[in-house]
Amino acid sequence: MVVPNSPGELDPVALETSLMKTWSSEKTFEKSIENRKLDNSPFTFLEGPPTANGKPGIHHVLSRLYKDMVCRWKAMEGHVVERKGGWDTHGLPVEIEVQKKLNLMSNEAIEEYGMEKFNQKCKESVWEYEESWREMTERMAFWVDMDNPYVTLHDEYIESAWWSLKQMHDKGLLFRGHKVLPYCPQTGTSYSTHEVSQGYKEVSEPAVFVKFKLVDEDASVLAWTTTPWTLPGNVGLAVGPNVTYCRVRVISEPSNSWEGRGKTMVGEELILAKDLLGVVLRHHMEIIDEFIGSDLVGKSYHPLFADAIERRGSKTAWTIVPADFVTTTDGTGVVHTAVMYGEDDYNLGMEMGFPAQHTVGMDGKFIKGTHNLLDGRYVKDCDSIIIDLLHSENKLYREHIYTHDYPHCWRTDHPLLYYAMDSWFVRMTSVKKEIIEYNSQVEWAPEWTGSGRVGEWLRNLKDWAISRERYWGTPIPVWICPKCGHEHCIGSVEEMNLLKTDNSPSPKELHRPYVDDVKLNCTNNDCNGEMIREPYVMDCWFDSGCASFAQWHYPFENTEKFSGSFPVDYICEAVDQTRGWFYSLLAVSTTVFDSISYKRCLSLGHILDNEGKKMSKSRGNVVNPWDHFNKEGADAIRWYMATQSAPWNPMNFDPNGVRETYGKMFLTLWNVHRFHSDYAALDGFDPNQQKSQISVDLRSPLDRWILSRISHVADSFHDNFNTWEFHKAGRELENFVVNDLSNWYVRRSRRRLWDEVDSNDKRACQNTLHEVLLIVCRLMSPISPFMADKIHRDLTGISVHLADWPVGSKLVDRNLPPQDYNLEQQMKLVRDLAESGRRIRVESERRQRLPCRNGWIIGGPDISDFFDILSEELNVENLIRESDLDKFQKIVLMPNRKVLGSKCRSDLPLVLSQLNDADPESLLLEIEAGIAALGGYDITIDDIEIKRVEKENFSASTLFGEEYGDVTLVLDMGTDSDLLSKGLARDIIRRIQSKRKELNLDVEAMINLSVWIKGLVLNDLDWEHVQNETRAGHASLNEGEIPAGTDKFSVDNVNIFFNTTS
RNA sequence: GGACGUGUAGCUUAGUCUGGCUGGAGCACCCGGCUGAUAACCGGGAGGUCGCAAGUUCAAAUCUUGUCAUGUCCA
Repeated sequence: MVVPNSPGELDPVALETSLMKTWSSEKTFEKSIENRKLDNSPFTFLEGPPTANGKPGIHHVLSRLYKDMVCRWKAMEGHVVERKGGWDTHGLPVEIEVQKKLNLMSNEAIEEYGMEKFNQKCKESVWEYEESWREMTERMAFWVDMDNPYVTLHDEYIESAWWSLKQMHDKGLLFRGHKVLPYCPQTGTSYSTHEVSQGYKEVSEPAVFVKFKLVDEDASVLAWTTTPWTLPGNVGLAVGPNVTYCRVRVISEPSNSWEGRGKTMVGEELILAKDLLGVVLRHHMEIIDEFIGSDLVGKSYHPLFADAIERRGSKTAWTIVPADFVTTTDGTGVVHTAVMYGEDDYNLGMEMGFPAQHTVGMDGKFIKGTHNLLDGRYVKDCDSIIIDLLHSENKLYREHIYTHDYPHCWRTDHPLLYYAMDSWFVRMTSVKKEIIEYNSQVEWAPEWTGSGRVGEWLRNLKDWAISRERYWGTPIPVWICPKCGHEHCIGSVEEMNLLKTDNSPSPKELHRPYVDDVKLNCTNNDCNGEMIREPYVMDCWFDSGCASFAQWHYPFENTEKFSGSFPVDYICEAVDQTRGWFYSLLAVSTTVFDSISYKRCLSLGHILDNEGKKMSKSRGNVVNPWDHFNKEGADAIRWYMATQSAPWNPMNFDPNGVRETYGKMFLTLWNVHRFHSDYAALDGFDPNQQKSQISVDLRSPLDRWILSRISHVADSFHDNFNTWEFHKAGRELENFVVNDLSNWYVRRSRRRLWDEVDSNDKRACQNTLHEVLLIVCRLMSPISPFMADKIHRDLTGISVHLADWPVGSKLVDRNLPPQDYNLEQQMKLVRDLAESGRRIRVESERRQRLPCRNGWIIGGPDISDFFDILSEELNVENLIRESDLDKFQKIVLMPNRKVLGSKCRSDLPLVLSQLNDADPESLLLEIEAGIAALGGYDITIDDIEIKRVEKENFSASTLFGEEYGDVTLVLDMGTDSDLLSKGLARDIIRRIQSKRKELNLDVEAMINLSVWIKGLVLNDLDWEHVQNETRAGHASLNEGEIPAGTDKFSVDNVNIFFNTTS
């Protein structure tokens, strides 16, 4: 049944789109999973969920390729590889998109618009590009179940996330604190640092040197800040414990004029870092003491704004404390610390026990009670008031204008405030040891992603701020009782429903604002308060970090499915996910399951343009995958990507490279397939029929050679897959297809199949091509699944994606032909010799079509099995194995003109001519005996150089092969009328064949031929050969008048005229 | 500012871990050949400060340090 049809010209786009239809109607993907269920050995893959609110680009093709490749490979190895799709649907980017669309530039605006409506819009926007994603995914043949994906906005998913947070809560890992973030009071939003980096602007602002008066000493510590509005919030001063400080006394007023506010009296004493004295101070000073920072630690000073912050029992408030981050590169070497308005400040404050109290509200205005001149005013408007106040109280040394880059809100253009936001944290620092251990259990590709990037991140592990003051996201399931302060973390919908008050509605879905309306009866036994939900949503990284269990709605459903697939075998994303998904998965599984969540992780390099620059819309260098899908096809783009560079290296994407891949790999393979199928169809070859089969040991050495080669290539391909070196695997297979299969095996086998008579040799060739093509298809199918499947189906009627991995595995049998190392070595030599022959002919100016009578091979292994092939390649009549190289070589004595010239002077021409006439062999003997003389001069070995050259009518070339030693090929350069006639026949044949091709004649078509030859006689036998080869039914070899319009060519002074008619 | 990558011919790259013969290929280019063999193939040619600099060594593309460019993440 599987006699192949003639496949015809390659149209990659038609081929692929038609296969897509076949796959979908045959359910090939589903079958590739179903048919492995008997062995029940799962290989689990977890899809890193993309957001569908952006168009998929070429970089998504890259990551989906490597996901798909490994899954297909493992499926062929016999594993059950289920691939659930997934969508990441929450998060700030979604909100920002919607805000832009609806022109809602602040939280107030959103709330005015209505949170419910807003979230509805977010939900819709998430699916905006779903269709594009599906199309791209299908077109590139990423097999993943997109009909039953996990979706982070589904109630089931959210419930699982809630459950996991409760696990953390119950382990005491969840706590409330502050996180200092760039915050815009106008819009009421905080920004990720990543977002902020787009909004930096250069600004010039007042900066101040402030005097903090010590309590027990008559001196002030000088500190510097660029944000005067944070001064009311000051609760401490930080010094570098090992930095050298000086205490100086003002001895006279500054000599140059003083600009701006600030004053200091003669006799006042100041303390600051020694390195910065000259930079900071304007007065004449004397140094009265010098000490290191730790000597200052513990000293108290008077608060600048006495009423702004309550002490609340803090022993360290308004004292000097040590901090590692203090430097003397700018400022005074003393860092003003306002706990709520800087990350370092906050961390230091927590460590030192400073009171954590805001002086600024969420509206960006000073809180009532800070100072009567400041209360209720926008902080950025207060710089001058504060400076005036300090000046009038003699707390200001001086002010100056400072120019620096400062982050601004991209929406309102207002400067952002670093502001401590209320936030919920997961105490990652308490599982640091565990998470580092689990990380080391993961097989990272490349290794350094795990040990380097992730390792570095984990060594500096901080607590994970998981809450966001946003609207669209998984609501934090924590309720707090306003009456008693008790907090409760909900772990399931059922639990929430059990605890909710009678008046609370059942939420329509687990999103804001519905969940916000749910109030719980306080779970503190002694309290009858109504608990209110903390108004935050979760960091969307937390969502995706839950994917391994939340995709199954575990633990509420699918317990078996989950336990059978956790930890997952394989994940794959681009390297930017180290701090993103790679981390969040690991963080969640460590805290919830005390386990890794993935065994292997392939982290991919980014895709860059062909100049190594990032692809971006503004640069206009973004590549649209469809440009290639619609031209060279998905196979070519996949193969190109896989073979271009190591998966973890950044890839410079060159559109010409896709074209090249298409031309080399796919056209070549297709033509091999065509070659095989055309003849197989012609001969009715059916590999399944008994009579068609020829066992391998009965086949020709050429067949056994290509079978051995593909077997080696398959093993090596597999090894490279195992070590994640897909690029090496692909390159080697491509090299095999182009060079070994197409360019040698097929080229050398054309004649065998051309033969119209049925023969075992022809059958052997059919069998061999059939087998080799199938192995090639099976190996390449994970990388490029279309053509591999098309050819496989043409040859067997079965999809390659349901076939077994030819190398075998613990689940499927190895199915590769026998390997014969010696045979491969011999063929290597044969091919090298064929190449040498061409080189010899070029050097000796003997055209390729003019045969040589004899060729000799000296040295190397016995390759007589391939003499027929080799004589054809070399175009020699007889090929002979020979051991004596001297037969073909003679010595030539070359004069050393420099030595001889100085010896013989004007007699040199005479000596040279005598040297030329002398018999080199006997002259050399005389020289060696010391009795040589030419033209009356004694000739010694120094006067000449000995060269070995081929004797008359021989040309040679020597190969130095690692495997086979030195092998010399000698060609007989002699000619005679017989050889000339044969050569001429070949030239005539070639011309006529070109003509046939030019005329677009069918291969089988017969022609009428007339030939005139001037200058040489063509033997009858050769003329007959010409007629046969050119399928000339009627042929005449003429003399005399040549009609006009006759084709003409000449070779080696022979003129040939010919006419062909069909 | 820090961490981790990358840098080899006009382009894409092998070689770098483990130092060792003339740094190897493909595309493009030039010359020639071959072909009922395709956008193919073969021979030859031109094209390299192996990002730059210093160090270690008998010997460095390879190891060390610094530096520049580029990318990612973090600050």
